[in-house]
Amino acid sequence: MTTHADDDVQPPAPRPGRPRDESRDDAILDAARELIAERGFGGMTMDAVASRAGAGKATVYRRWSSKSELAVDAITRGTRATLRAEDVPDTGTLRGDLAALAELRGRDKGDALMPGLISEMRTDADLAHAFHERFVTAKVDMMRSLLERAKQRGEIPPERDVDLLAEIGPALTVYRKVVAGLPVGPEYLARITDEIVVPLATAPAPGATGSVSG
Amino acid sequence: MTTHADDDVQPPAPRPGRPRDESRDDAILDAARELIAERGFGGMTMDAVASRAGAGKATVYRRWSSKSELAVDAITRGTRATLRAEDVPDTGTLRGDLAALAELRGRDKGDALMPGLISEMRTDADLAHAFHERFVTAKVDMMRSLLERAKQRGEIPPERDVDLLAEIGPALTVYRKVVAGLPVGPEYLARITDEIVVPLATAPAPGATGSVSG
DNA sequence: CTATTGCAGAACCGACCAGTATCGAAACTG
DNA sequence: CAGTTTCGATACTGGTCGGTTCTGCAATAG
Repeated sequence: MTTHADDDVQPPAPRPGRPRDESRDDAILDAARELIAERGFGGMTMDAVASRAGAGKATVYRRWSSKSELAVDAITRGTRATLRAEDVPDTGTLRGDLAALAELRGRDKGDALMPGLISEMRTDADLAHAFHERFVTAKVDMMRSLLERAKQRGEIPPERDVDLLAEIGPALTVYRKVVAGLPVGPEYLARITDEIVVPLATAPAPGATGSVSG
Repeated sequence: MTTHADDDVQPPAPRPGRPRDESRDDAILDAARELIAERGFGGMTMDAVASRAGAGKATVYRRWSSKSELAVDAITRGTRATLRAEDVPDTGTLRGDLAALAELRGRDKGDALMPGLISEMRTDADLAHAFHERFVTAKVDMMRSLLERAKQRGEIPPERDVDLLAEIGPALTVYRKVVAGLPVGPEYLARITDEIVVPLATAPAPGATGSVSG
């Protein structure tokens, strides 16, 4: 939990003593993210975080009271953690929007955090929540937004349910990267778009043409 | 070389001393699987395995020389580790075959091992290989076999590439179970079949009928 | 100046774990 | 019977890690 009582800026420092060097926060969070990506949650030892950040352990524990809280913050406050649907330019077609999203996602290194965190979700509820927010909700909601945008345009039949469609992209890319351990390149993303998502989303409504059910 | 003609069953025991109780193997492997599913690879301590199996640690280490080897065997020799395409009855339709597969998969508890192993693949090559074999190759190959079967039937256009299609089912179910932490019920599997795989696989070839793309 | 707070580094503690050794008993061979 | 191997159980070793505390120095307030 974070006390967001005073989210506004503290001008200089109304207290005596040496003021906190706020730049240490980013150094520590970056080190934590790097270590989670490289060695997983277990390999992110507090000593390693402090060492890589060029900080002392006391400095780390003065700002985060436990390893778990640091990890949660490292996930939540990730550099490109919050990519919103408004950040994806409206290209006029679903296919174009998905290509634009792929372009933006290509620069995102956040997915590398996933493998090291999945096993810890079992026992750490806060971590599980942060993980779910960043790696499930954010991804699926993004896809759903683009699909809804296409529905507004008329590319997608209005009665079509896009919830399941919105899961396909995240599921395929995460499965390939995290589970299969294979790279996800632009060609793969293009195939997901052109061979799966766009055809399914924009297919004419069943019942209009012929009998499909079984 | 010695006589390697007796690779077959050793009738009783040609050696002196107390014979090994082969039933301990299964008890130990079961305990290892349970612990990986419940607490992950890190929580599968050798003490816990021995204790749950009702065995001594010496018994465990007499059969597996390290924790890693035990884990690899626990994955590989899983109860329902090897479900083959021939085990899925040929129902005459792709949709029926996928329903039959869903029925068989419903009794499989092996997927619960995945979360606890993903992070260890980074550092343990043998474990990574066993994991990939069981949770990627086996699943995707199964799907590809059923799709090829449907292609033989004529349900799927012969020129259609089924490789990407074969990844959709495994990716969606694993993403939902392992990453999103949501249950995968029969309805969800049916939706994957009816709304995604079957429509994509059996759609008429583009260019055959008329203009479909936009 | 003194008091206070933050800093990096390092020592320390208690818990946990992989792997080894040992023990007394059991099950087998000869 | 003796000898050998397995059994479950327990203790031990060496290492690692989360978390705490201490040291000596730097930066700020009054």
